[in-house]
Amino acid sequence: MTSIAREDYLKAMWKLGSSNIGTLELANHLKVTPASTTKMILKLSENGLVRHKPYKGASLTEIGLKQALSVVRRHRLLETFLSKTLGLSNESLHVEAERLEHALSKDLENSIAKYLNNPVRDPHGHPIPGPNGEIFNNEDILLSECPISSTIIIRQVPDEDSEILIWLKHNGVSLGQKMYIKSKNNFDDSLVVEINNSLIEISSNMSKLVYVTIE
Amino acid sequence: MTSIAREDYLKAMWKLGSSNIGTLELANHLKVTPASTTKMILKLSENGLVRHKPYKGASLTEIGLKQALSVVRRHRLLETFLSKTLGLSNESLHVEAERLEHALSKDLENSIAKYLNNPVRDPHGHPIPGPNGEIFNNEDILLSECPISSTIIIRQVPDEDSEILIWLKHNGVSLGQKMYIKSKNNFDDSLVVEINNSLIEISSNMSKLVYVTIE
DNA sequence: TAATATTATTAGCCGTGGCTAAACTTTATA
DNA sequence: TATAAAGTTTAGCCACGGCTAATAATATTA
Ligand SMILES: [Mn+2]
Ligand SMILES: [Mn+2]
Ligand SMILES: [Mn+2]
Ligand SMILES: [Mn+2]
Repeated sequence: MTSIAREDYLKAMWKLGSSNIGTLELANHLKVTPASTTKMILKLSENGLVRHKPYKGASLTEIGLKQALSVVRRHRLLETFLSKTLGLSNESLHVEAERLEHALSKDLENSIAKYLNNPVRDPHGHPIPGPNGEIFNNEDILLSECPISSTIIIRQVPDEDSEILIWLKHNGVSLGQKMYIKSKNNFDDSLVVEINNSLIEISSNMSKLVYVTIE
Repeated sequence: MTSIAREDYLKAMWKLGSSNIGTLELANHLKVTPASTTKMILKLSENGLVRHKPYKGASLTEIGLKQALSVVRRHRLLETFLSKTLGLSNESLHVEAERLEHALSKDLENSIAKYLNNPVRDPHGHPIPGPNGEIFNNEDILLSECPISSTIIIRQVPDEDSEILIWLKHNGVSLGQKMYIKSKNNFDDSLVVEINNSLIEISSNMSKLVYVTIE
């Protein structure tokens, strides 16, 4: 019934948002052809995990959403576990969790959660869904949405692209770090921020991947 | 090229011994039909991992053996890791490792090995093959082969059957435990052994699953 | 040694999850 | 608004790893 491929599709759909997910969009995310994606969407649709309006888009049903969140929970618990025990770098966690997430039994998931004291954030600051899909209510907002002249604290960094993660780390953008937003360049929406008395420029794309809270 | 199924076949063949492995034997071990097994043997044979004489049996090639040992290494490292970190019971380790073993990258394998200080035994006492398949030279012998009136120390217990493991634990047969072999019943080769001043009977089958050293 | 039982292989089927190429919708553009 | 472009689906192929049923080889035993 469930399989690695299906779990990856459900998780990808969850990441891409709640409704009208395009076939191409999903296909690109999973590095698979649109034809394969349509086929899988139909399969998941038959199984009640996905709603599909031909040529219009797809979205997760309640059941599908729950399964997706279960995969996300396993992924983020694993990242947290590997980080804590082995001290793996933030950049290498994601790729490992991406495979292990499909091999975790409910029992082992529970053991790990208990061992970690039921964490609500993973090493990238991402919320870890609870055993029934509950996500704690965080107030994090996108860095790109912050007003100029605000002092902010970094809360979430992306986990998928290790190059981005390395760049962020190298420039002092890590969880808990305070920053001051100096200005925004209107031509490309890039930000100039001050970290530890040094100025760095954060591109618009980058600022849409980082979540913060305003101090 | 590699896959979960293939890794499980190679590992099973390694477990079943070095030569002339029967199709039925392998099929039973993997809970699969003989027809499926023949098919896979042919596939692995084409790929140079297995030698096959039709109707006579199969065995691992050098390359196949190396890959099998790599799976065994991952399996046993995982058992050790989960035991150490999460404190999982010896009975529950195997089934978890059975799935996770296929999702472990070389990097993660190395990290875990380092974290554990390159252990040479897993929680069941089984030798952990090195990164190139080397198995340390242990002197463990089967309990069933021990002479009467010898004092022995338990070195390895089986990992696949949690019921057996629970029985052994319940009767005080655990790693490092000293026992004295009192007698052997000739009619069924069962042993009577003394552990901590109490006598227990160990069946012939059971005594072929436990490795010991003579003190 | 001939019949029988056991073991192994082959043939052919199925579901899964990829792919390409072609057809079809929808959206954008001239 | 007709045409082109972009996005989506369908059709049909493939490898994988299961399965059953039929056949073939080997081992046992009468
Ligand atoms: Mn995955
Ligand atoms: Mn993460
Ligand atoms: Mn396995
Ligand atoms: Mn073991």
